[in-house]
Order: sequence, then C-alpha cells, then structure tokens
Amino acid sequence: MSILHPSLRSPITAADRVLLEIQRAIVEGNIAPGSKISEPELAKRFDLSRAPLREALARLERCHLIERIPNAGARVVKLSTQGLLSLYQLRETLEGMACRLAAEHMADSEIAELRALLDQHLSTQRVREGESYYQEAGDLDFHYRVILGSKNEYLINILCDELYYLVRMYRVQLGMNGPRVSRAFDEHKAILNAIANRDGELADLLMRRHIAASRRNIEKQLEQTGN
Amino acid sequence: MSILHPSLRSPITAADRVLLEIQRAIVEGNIAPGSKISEPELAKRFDLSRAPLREALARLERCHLIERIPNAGARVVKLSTQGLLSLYQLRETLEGMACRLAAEHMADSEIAELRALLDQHLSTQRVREGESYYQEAGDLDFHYRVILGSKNEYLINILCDELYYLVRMYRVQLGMNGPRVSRAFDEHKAILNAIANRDGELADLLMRRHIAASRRNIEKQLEQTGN
DNA sequence: AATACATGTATTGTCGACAATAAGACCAAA
DNA sequence: TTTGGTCTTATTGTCGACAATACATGTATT
Repeated sequence: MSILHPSLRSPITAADRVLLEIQRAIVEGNIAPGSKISEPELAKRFDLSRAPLREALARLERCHLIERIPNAGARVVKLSTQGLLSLYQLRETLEGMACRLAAEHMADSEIAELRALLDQHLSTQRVREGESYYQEAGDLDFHYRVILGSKNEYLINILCDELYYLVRMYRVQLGMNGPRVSRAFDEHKAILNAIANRDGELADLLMRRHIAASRRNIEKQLEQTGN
Repeated sequence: MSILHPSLRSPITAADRVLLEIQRAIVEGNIAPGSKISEPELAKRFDLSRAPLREALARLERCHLIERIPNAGARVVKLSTQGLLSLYQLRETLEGMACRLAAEHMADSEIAELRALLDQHLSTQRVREGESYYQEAGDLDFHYRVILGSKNEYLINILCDELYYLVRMYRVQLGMNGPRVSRAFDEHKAILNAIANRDGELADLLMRRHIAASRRNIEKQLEQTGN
C-alpha cells in the first residue's frame, strides 16, 4: 500500500484522514519540531478516539516524522544538520540506484510520458515565475516517476512512503523555493536522456550529483537559519 | 528504536512480546506464507486483546512480513523469485553503502572488536562442524556491526529493522545452512581488512560481491524447491 | 541547600463491546 | 448452468473505560 496515494485504498478510514492532516501539520511546521505529541489532546482536536489516532502515530513513526518511546509518548522530530546529511546521503545512493534500474526497466512509453511531463512543467513554470509550488510539485513528480520506473517494490516503498515526507519537511521548513529552479530542470532533462539511452550508469551518476547539489543548497540554508 | 534489541526499550509491553512471537513464527514458516491473518484467532491464541495485537501487526507490516488491505485484513507475504531479487538488489546497494561509510566512521576500537568477533566465530564454527545456527548468527552479527558502523541512522533503521527479518525468512525457509560457510568467512575477512585500511570503495565492492554470491546461492535453492 | 523519597496526577497501554465494511451463502432469473 | 443480487455472517475499524506506568510536586533528611 502506498501512503502517497490513499485514494487507491478503497475506503478511506478515519485513521487515514487524521494521518494526512497530522502529516501535513508536521511537514509544514504547524506542529513544532521537538514538541510532545499528546494523544488525548490530538484525539479531541480531530474529534476521534485514540484507537485510530494511535494507528496514525504508528505510520508517522514509520516515515520518521515522530519518535516514540514506550510508556513515555511521542515527539515530533527535530531538524538537524546531521539528520539532513544522513537523509540525503541515503537519497543519493537510493535514487541513483532507482535511476540505474529505471534505465533498464522503464518502458519506452513511460519514458515518453516522462519527457512530456518535463516539457509541461517547464512551460508551467515559465508562466508562473516565482511561484514555487509548481516547481516543487514538478520536481517531486519527476523523482517519483523515476523511482516507480525502477520496478523494485522495496526501493519504491522506502523512497516514496518512508523518506518522502521527511525530505519535504526539510524543504518546506527551510523555505526551499526559488533559485535552483532552472538548474534542476536542466539536470532532470539530462537524467531523462540517460535513461532514454538506457545508460544506467550515467543516469545513476547524474542523479547522485543532482541530489548532492540539492543537499548543498539546503545545507547552506540550514546553516544560515541556525542549526 | 530498534526492533532488534527490545531489551533496550525499558518496559517490554505486551505488543512487543506478541510481535516477537509472531515474527518468529512467520520467519520460520510456522504461519504459512500467503495465509490469512485472523485478528480474533491470534488474539485468542496469544491470550490478549486486539489492541496490542494490531500494534504488532502494524510493525509486522513495517518489516514486510505481512501485507494489509484496509477493511479486508492481513496476509503473510509469499516468497518469490522476484521478491528475492528485489530484496537482494537493495541489500547489495545498501550494505555496500554501509561498508563505505563504515570505512570512514568506525573507530579503531570497533574494528578491533569486529576482528576479534570474526576469529571467535571461526573457532566456534570449527568446533561445531555442520551446526548452521552459529554460522547464521555469526554472519548476521558481522553484517549487523558493519551496518551500525556506518553511523547513518536511516540506513541502520532500514537494514536492521525493516529488511532484516525478510532476509532471514528467505534463508530459514529455504534451508540455507551449510556449504557457503567457509567461503563467507573469507569474504568477511576481506571486507574487514578493507574497512581497517579505510578503503571504503573496496569495502563497498567486496560487500556487494559477497551479497551477490549469497543471492545466487539462495536463488539456486529457490529454483530447485519450486518458485 | 541539595538530594532522595513519597505521593498525586497525567499519559500511555490494554481491554471488551459496538459499528461499519467485506466475504460467502443462498436464491432467483436468464 | 450461469449470472446477478440479496442476505447472512464474520472480520475489521472505532469507541469509551480501566490498569499500569511515568512525570511532577512537595516533603523530609543529610
């Protein structure tokens, strides 16, 4: 099951709804990093019992947004330089691997669709200069499709379900919106070309560099904001 | 928190106990692959209510031992050639990465301990020829320490908490006990030497080969047993 | 004054029962 | 016979209350 697409999981349960809401609140910083999670308080706030709430908390722990200690409760994770480094280190390796596999396994039709998507994002971005949302969504969509293209179920699960929200949390809370937009587009294009040429090794390399560049970008922001 | 070492999580809750029991039962095949998980039945069998049981099921899903469908229930995963390939593909990349990081981050004392451990395992294995348990435990212990040596929290979590039990499930249920014992020891030794020499690139390469060899070994067994 | 202990309060873990959904049996019509 | 639908039954999702544990306050002792 994919947390990314709850719409595919036929009946949306109460735990699903509250999960999405809390997830959003944590990613956007509306629930402060490091703050304690009170089950009774959240249950009252979202008007449901603690059972589905605890189900949601279990999934939040799974995607590293909270940390639980038995009999003591849960806390929202804190952003740190160390955490960012570990996270992006892992992303470099995993998404590099995804690229290599995508170059082997993606169907020609999928590659064509991805190319169309890139062109579409480019035009959208030109129309709405400065608007960061579309770029963010576009970037994530590109990465998302490449990851799916790897056809490795465990890899997909880790990247899309477990690490995705944490990555967004860093990007959103550090206000990563603007300057790297056009650079990222070119890099995406180069990666896509490598995949289209079935050059997995190059695609791997380019993706690792792409993510490393993104990491340095965020790292700089984090150091300015204060560790 | 680490599922591997529940002893470190101060008070062992009822959900923890039943988790370990079911985990073991699934890994060893005492609960048949593909069979449906009945919450009322398991609750009665382990003499507790469904609340802690569902907590345990959530964690079982996390380590890929069961698959849940909302409102429909959970099933034990089935072994497959495709699944084995995906799992070991991922292990090669991740444990290779762990080796590279371990070569950078492990303290000299940790490396010395690991060397002592290897020697100890060797002697233990010589004493008990044919006994597979010690080799299995020894192999896992070696990999475990290298992974911890990477000092990357997310990498550690994925390998030790999420993929570990699935790997064991393939090994146990396909009866992987004997022939590769001495080979594996030599490979471990070579990996350790690379780490000790702070040669992360070589350690990465050797670990990927080590796991690839292990995969081919299991693959052969799986094809014989029947896909 | 500082530390250790005891008490009280709040939070988490667990329980049994109810509500909502899904799987299966049964029947009817083509 | 097969297909479609309905009803029954069993399972999952949710609820409110209780039990066990941890945290905080206050007191006594060194």
